[in-house]
Amino acid sequence: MEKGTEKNQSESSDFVKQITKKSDDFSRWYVDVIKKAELADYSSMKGIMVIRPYGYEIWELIRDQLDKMFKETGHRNAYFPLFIPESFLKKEAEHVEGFAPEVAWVTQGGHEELEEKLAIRPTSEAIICSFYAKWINSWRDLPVLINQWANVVRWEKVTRPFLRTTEFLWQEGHTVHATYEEAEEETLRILDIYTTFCEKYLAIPVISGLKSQSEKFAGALKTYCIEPLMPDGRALQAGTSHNLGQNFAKAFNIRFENQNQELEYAWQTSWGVSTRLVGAVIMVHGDDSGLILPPKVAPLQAVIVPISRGNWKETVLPEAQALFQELKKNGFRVYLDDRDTYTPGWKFAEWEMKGVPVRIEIGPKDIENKQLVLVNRLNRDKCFVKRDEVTAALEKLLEEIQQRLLERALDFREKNTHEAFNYAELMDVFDNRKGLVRAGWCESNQCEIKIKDAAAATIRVIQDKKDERFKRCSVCGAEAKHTVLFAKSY
RNA sequence: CGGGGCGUAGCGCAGGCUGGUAGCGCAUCGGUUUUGGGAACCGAGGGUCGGAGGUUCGAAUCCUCUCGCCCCGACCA
Repeated sequence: MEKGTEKNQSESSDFVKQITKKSDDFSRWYVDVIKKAELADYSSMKGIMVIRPYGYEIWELIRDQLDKMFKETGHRNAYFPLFIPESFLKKEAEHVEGFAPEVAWVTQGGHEELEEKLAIRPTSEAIICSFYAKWINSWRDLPVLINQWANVVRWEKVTRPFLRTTEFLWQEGHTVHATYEEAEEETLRILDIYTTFCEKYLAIPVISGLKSQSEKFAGALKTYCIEPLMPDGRALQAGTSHNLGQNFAKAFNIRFENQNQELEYAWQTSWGVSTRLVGAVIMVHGDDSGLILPPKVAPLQAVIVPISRGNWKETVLPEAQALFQELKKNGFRVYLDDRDTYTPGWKFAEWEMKGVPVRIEIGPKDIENKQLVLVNRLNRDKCFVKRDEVTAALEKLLEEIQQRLLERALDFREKNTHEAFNYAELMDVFDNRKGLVRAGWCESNQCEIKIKDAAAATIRVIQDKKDERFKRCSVCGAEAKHTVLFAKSY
C-alpha cells in the first residue's frame, strides 16, 4: 500500500540474487561471495580478517594435501618463533630493505620497554637461519629439509580478503644444501609440486617460471613463481620458490665442513604458498550464483536436499539419512540438509552460492522409482541415477566437474594470452585487451620500468625456454635475451 | 601515500537541504498454512543515528574537529 512495499516488489528479483554479478563488478562480486558464502569476515581492525569455518575448511584441505606432498619428498615440519629480534632481521641487507616498509614491531612487554625491539615475522628466513647456524656443522648434516605452517604479518597499505591481508596463513619451507645444484634442484622440485597441486587439486592452470631481478624475493639469488590468470585479466602470484644461494648463509654464518675438510657456506632455498590460494579458487571458478569449489578442495562435495512435502519426515527423511550414511562411509564429504525452516528452493540457491559441486535431491517420486537426482553445480544439469548406483555416479560426476573446471580455466587463459613483437603491439594489448602478453625482453631493468610506468604491468615470469619468434625486445627493440610474460597483477 | 565513496537495528538502506515522536526491506523470534528453484499471512523484539565539542528550548539533521571502513591507483604472497 505504501511506496516502500511497491518498490520492494519491483526489485524483488535483485533481492533474490543478493550478490553482485561477476561480470558487472568483479571486485564487489568477490567480496560479496566471500561474505555470503561465509568464508571470511572483516574485523574491526583494518585489513585483518577472520577466516570462518567454511573458508578455513578449504584451507585445511589445501594444507593437508600440500603437507602430504612435502612429506613425500622428504620434508619435515617444525615451528619457529613468531618474534624476530631486530638485529637478526638486519643481518641480510637486501632482505631488511625489502621487508622494512611492512614489518610490525613489538617495542613493549607488559609495562617494560624492550631493550631490543622484536619484529613480528613477515617471513622467517632470519630466525630460522639463526638456528641453522647452530645446527649445521658437517656435510653429513645436510640436506636440512624443514617446513613450517605459520601465520605471518605484513603491514600492507591496501588489503583484500585472502589476497592480501595484514596477517595471513602460509607454509614456508626452508632448506639447506651442500651445493648450488642441489639447492636449485630443490627449488625446482617445489615449483613443480606447486604447479601440480594447483592444476590437479585447485583446477587452476598456472604459468611457472623465473622472476626478473627487480621482482625477485628480497635476499634471494633467484625466485621462481607460479602465476595463474584471474578472470579480470590480472595475474596473481600464487606461490614462490626461491634459490637463496649463499646470501643468507653468509649473513648468518651457516657453514659446514665438506668432504674435502674445507669450511664452506651452505646453499639454501625457501618457498611458500598462502591462504591467497583460497582467493584464487574463489576468483577463477565462481560465477554469478556464487562460489564453485573444485571437488578435491570442497569441504562439502555433495549436499543432500530432501524434498519436504507432506509427511516427509516419516517418508523421505529416513531414506535421505540412509543415503547420507552410505556416502559418508564411502569417503565423500557430504551433508544432509534436513532443516525444516527452509524450502527446497531456498536450499538449492544457498548451496549453489556456497559452491558445493553436486546437489542430490531425494523426494517421494524418487523413492518410488528407486532413483536420485544429481545436479551439477556448473550447469545445473540434472541426471537421474539408480539408487544403488549412486556411489559410482557421484564419483564420476565429481571427477567430471574437477576436470571441466580445469579445462574452463585453461581455455580462458588461452583466449587471454596475447603476443607482442614490438612496443606498439605491447601497448595495444594493455590498452585494449586484458590478460597475459608474451613478448621478447632484452633483460634491462629500464625496459621493465618503462612498461610499469606506461601500463602498470610487470614481467610476471621469464619463460623457461626462449621462443625464437621473439627476436627483439618488445620495449626497446634490442636483441631479445628472453621470452617473458607481461601482465597487470594483484 | 594520492583519488573517490560511506558510517543510522544483525545486514542493506531512507530520513538530512527546511532542526520537533527514528523509519523501510531483509534477517531474527512466536503462530498458522506451506515446501521438486530463494513461500504467504498475522504478531513481536531489536537503536546511546561512528566519536568529541559547539549552536539551540530542542540536533541523526546545522557548524568545527576527529576516528574508522570500503573501492580505484603507487608497493607486496
